[in-house]
Amino acid sequence: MAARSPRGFGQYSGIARALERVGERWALLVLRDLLVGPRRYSDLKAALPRIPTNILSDRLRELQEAGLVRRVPIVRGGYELTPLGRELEPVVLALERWGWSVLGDPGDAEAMSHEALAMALRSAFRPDAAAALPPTEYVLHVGRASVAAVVDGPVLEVVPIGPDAVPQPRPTTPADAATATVEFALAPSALRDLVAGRADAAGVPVLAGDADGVARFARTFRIETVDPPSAGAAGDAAVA
Amino acid sequence: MAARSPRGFGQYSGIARALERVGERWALLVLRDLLVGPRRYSDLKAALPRIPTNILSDRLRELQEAGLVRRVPIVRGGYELTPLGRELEPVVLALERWGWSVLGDPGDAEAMSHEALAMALRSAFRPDAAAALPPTEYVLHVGRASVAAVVDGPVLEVVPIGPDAVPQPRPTTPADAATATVEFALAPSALRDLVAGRADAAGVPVLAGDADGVARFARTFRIETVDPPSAGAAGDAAVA
DNA sequence: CGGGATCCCAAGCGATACTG
DNA sequence: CAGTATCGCTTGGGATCCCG
Repeated sequence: MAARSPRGFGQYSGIARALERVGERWALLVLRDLLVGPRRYSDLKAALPRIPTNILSDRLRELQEAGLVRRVPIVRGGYELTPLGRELEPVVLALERWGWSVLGDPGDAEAMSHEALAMALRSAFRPDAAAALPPTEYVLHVGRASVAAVVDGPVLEVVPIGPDAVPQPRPTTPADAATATVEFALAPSALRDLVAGRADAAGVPVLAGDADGVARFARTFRIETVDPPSAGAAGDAAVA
Repeated sequence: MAARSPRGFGQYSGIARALERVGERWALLVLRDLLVGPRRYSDLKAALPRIPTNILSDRLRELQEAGLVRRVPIVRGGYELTPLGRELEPVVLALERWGWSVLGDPGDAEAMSHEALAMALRSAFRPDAAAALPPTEYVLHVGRASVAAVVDGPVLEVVPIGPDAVPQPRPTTPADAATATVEFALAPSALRDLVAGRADAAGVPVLAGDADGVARFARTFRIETVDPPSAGAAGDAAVA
């Protein structure tokens, strides 16, 4: 169908087909947000402040035509992933993990949305490490975004909290009795250093719960990063 | 650096950063080809017939500035991945796997390059299944592309063969004595059906080697696909 | 001859204004 | 609130041309 179209890549290949569906600008960011849960048009726009409204509209239509997204019947302006769309989670997680190697520091007008934070935690989650630790609910505040990450054995559930965020079924086990809770706040770059293993858990102010819950967090959520070449070789490496 | 640039996404997020580096059109296809091995400019252009030469040139420069690609010192026009670039393999494999759910049939002018075939096999490889099978060298001919896939326990090595393909170190173990060889040819869509588990290994003509080597191949290389929704709901789903 | 750079046109993107 | 319409600008596509 989209085989020989002018915008196709003219190649019979899985990646080429995938990029024909989700390779356009903003598409994977919209899909990432929908991976966190169903969202309304205005939610998506709020989570992606710089997306032009016509582009959001175009992408949602294209993703529906491609069978990755469908409308939520009852909610006006509501969208959710189809099973095919949900299968993109490994792609999004892989991109998220790789991106941490080139994250740098937040720019002036750059913020972290609830959804970005939620998917970052999902991509950093280490089931093996978590299985050896007691069940814990981590409540994180990063910039203006807050999420609750409930870890029970090798299972993680992340729920955005706060005034925004579409109503969503609360985590399956509201409080497993034995579930400890730790709450703390970090700057975005501090979260990066903690998850990348470049900073220690000490120095993170704990708002509530066990003080070494942050160390447990750092063992549970970890992304292995690679240092980019330090602009030594060829190329001028845009220093600005 | 590329934080608040006009083309950035204005979000502090791993995926956003990743897409700022490799989200432009053609970039991930170039990277896929370089994941197979070092390539010269003309190799890349031959493997991606529809890429305009200026775009290939632009992408290679951008990828160098981003530290994902560097020039091969000796070879004129040679390019290879940096360690950071090689870390994109999980992304490419995840996209490749997902793409098989929407592969469809090859369009009129669509071909499969050596590199596309090689990465398809890498993405479909099942180390667990392979470990239980005897070491085997599969020689595949799909369309005009040919590769040798050497499987030894849970380890796979894929090497493009034929008149093209940059000289590359031959697979580590040229012939492990006990390594069986199977050679067969398929149409692109037949490979898709075989790897997706929609076709049986019977009916594939074996050119050389054990006749049920194809069945072994089908157990070793497998991609789980999801059926796209059948254009029943909303959207017109481009039928052409 | 292989490895790119330049040109022009079409299509996609971004910002804003506007409508059901 | 959930989009559509419009317009100027940026990118990509295709052919050609230049350089070592």
